[in-house]
Amino acid sequence: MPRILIVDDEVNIRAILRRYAELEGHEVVEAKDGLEALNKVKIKDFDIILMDIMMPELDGFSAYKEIHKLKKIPVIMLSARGEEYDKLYGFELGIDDYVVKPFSPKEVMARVNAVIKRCGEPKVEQLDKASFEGLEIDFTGRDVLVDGRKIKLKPKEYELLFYLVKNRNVALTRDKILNGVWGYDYYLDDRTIDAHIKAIRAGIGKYRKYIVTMRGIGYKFEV
Amino acid sequence: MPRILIVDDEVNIRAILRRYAELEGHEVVEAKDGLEALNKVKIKDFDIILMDIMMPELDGFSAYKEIHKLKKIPVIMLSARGEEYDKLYGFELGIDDYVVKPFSPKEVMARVNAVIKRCGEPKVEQLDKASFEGLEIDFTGRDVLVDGRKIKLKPKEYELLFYLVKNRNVALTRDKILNGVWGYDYYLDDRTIDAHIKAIRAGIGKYRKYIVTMRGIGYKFEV
DNA sequence: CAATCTGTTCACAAAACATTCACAAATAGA
DNA sequence: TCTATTTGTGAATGTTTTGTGAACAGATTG
Repeated sequence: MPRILIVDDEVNIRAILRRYAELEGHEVVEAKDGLEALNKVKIKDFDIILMDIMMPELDGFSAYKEIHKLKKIPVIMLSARGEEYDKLYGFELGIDDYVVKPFSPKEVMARVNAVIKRCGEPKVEQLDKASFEGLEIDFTGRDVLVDGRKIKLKPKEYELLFYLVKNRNVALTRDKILNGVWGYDYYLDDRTIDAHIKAIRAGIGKYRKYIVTMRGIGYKFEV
Repeated sequence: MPRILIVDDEVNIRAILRRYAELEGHEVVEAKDGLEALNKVKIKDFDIILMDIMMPELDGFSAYKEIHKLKKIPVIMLSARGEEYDKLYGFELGIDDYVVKPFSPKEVMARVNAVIKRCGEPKVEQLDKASFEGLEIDFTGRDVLVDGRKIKLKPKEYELLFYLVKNRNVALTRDKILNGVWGYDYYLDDRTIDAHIKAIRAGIGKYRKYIVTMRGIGYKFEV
């Protein structure tokens, strides 16, 4: 039976998640903040942690770092939309998934199950940097260099580019891109993604060749 | 075409949702309360139900319980603000998603589509790659390599080839191919499939030998 | 509080595509 | 071999998808 640690300061959220998790047959332990989570991790093993970002005592990011020093447990982050959002991409590259509030519990559980199932499979990408010929991407520094020259991209463009690069060689549907970059319950015009792609392509100049259009699907960063 | 049952006592709400759902290409049936919904479910199958909570005759929760005794149809609940979220979760443990009024029809439809998609993915094969001599097929990257050289196929051609490969060594009728690649009850000229097969054969060159014509039946990818 | 910067949308242009058709070629059965 | 039936093929057509610039509103900054 998979053991799951639910970390959130709101008791209602914890209760909701607990109910759904138990319906799936998971064993649930709750913690009301990062500190409590850390202590529970010390004394017990979990298969997965479901953790909010905004919490008193020890926020989700810090808790995540501390926990990962101890044990390599997969983590799904819960975040309110907008809140610290880009940190997810800019700073924390080790989390397994994240869900934007308000979330659908079924969706959360689907992700939990997916993460548990693919335990052992290679993770997303934990590197700080990636480079392709003269195109260098610094995830932590949030820079993109073209032939050694730093270019200026808007926040959403960075995030989109980072997402594509982290998923290089994967044909990404616009839906996946939307989920990955904007959050699962975000809905916008397909043309919006295209517009950002256009800006990125303009920015990276000749290296635009790496961003290929997958007609009828979406895009792919292909090395 | 997905069939959707819209249940709300307000005729205006139903009309709005109907309009959007039909724009998405869904087939819509309306019910003005839970009782009517229950009756409609008895005589017809739906892919998803969109249901208000507060209704005369039979409220959303009770209707949900009754309906789920009959058929396991995904349900998205509509709730007025004030009817607390956790009430939703506290009482009902099976719903797939919920939307708080006043809602944006666009958001509702996005959630409807997400739920339909989630429920319709029993995933046959999870393979990422397959290769036959010098013919390599990368499902995630959506590439086909012939002797290490990437070839360009059009979207439908990829899909058709992927379908054949996933069902390798199975003689597929044109009907099955139609269902598998184009979707349920799609009708088109048999020559269309042949035309795509032709393009694939041209693309994979000497490995065309794997795609064998089953006269009077359809095609087979034979290893 | 104004000026700027961003994200999003829209309408249209451009490109890529799917489908059909008419006919040729192949096949199998009599 | 001859014929009926099925499949292969190339060109023509109409549809769908993507690229793009301008316009807008909301957020952010000074």
